Amino acid sequence: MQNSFTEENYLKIIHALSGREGVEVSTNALAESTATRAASVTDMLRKLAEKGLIHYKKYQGVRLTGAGEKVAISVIRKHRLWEVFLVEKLGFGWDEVHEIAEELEHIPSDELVERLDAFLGHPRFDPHGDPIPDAKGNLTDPDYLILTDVNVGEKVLMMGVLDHAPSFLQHLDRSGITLGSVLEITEINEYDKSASVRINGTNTLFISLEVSKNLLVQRR
Amino acid sequence: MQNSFTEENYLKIIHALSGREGVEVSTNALAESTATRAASVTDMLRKLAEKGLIHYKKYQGVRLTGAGEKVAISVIRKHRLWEVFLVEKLGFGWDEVHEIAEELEHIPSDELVERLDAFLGHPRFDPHGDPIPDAKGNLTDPDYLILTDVNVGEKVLMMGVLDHAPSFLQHLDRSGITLGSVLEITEINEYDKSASVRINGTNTLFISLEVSKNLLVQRR
DNA sequence: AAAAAAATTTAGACTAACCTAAAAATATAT
DNA sequence: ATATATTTTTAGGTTAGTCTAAATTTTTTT
Repeated sequence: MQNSFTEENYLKIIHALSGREGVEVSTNALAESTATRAASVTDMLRKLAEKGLIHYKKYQGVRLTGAGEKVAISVIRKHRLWEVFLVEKLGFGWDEVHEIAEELEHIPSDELVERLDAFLGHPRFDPHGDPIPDAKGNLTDPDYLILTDVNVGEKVLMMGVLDHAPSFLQHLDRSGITLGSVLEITEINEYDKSASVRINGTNTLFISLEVSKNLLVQRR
Repeated sequence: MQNSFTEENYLKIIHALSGREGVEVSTNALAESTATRAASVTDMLRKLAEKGLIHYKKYQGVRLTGAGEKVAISVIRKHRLWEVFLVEKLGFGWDEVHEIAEELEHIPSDELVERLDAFLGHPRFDPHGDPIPDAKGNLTDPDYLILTDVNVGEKVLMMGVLDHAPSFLQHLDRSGITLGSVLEITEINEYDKSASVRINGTNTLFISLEVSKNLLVQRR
């Protein structure tokens, strides 16, 4: 049978929280992320376990099964493809698309997803630099660095963000940092780890540790 | 406050069933169209009346209020714009888009609808020839004829369909009848009212009364 | 105009997804 | 290792939208 909007959201969030290594996710963490109470999460976990979508033992946390991961990745694929559509075709800003994609990601129809993918030219990354799983559900995480791991003097390419909050993305817009920008760390302040960064070899600006922590980059 | 998916569907269906003159819609008709039971409809009508979206007096049938009509037309606008998107941009057939648009029509965000409209070039009609309400909610029904009202010898333009069933649309595809085709009635069979129709001045085919009844056309 | 039929509403129940409060299990601190 | 704190689960309840069966109202027929 079909999975509900809510079930899909739980699976997506479990996927996000269990990270690359597939660690167990706690009930409280899920309550936080779903904006519900722990008791509600417990109810849903029993249900998802019965459907064979998660591994769940009382008090032991939760992990996706193969079937659950398949659903989660399909939702992520749809979310990211719709984000590309909203930005590339409809002209939304990268800070405006998350909420709308949260709705669109639950529209069923494999045909729709595959045609959308083709219409968009089979994009590999969404507007925030997150990789788009392919139709078979292969999601290969590019191994980006966080800007805090880059040394003074190094030049890196801006490839993505960890924080997707509109306020953060708007801050990057105002700073002139976009996907593909070349960033060169010219100085790191010992005291607060803030940095001076030259962007595309031209203007230099200060960025706080808070910002550095949320920028994904790649050595060239 | 917001209207639910289900509430929007009731309003859309009341709109469709009450026709141009805004006649009262019966509980049973709504039960039929929503694929629920009359008792469920009654519950929903009480709720919609409380929200000021319908005029409802027990046993008297139901009519949209101004507010209700606004919601219904907004849903119709979204449905038809998404259908244009699916056909024009994603290459779906006109027989394949109804179900998907039934889902997409409930995605909220005025910004999304207006950008989609612009992206599509402000289309006036959907792939079935139905008029698309404008952003202000103006829905002007073009006064099309039904093919049964056309006489032998007349040439008309095929402008739309009344039946949206995939099987009917596929039948038209196989017959080579598309929006914009020029139809000339060359003969009407007295016995069963079936007709011979020349399409675009070339090939002629027989169409049954059942088909004629569902073709919307315009004199030129 | 009374009886019969049809349509509609009410009454009472169910499921999904949520809640609060209390109980139980696990983890942490002394 | 016991006491305390935290996390998680259970118990019991709520709302939206649905259901069936019974009661009521309206319509149709005789």
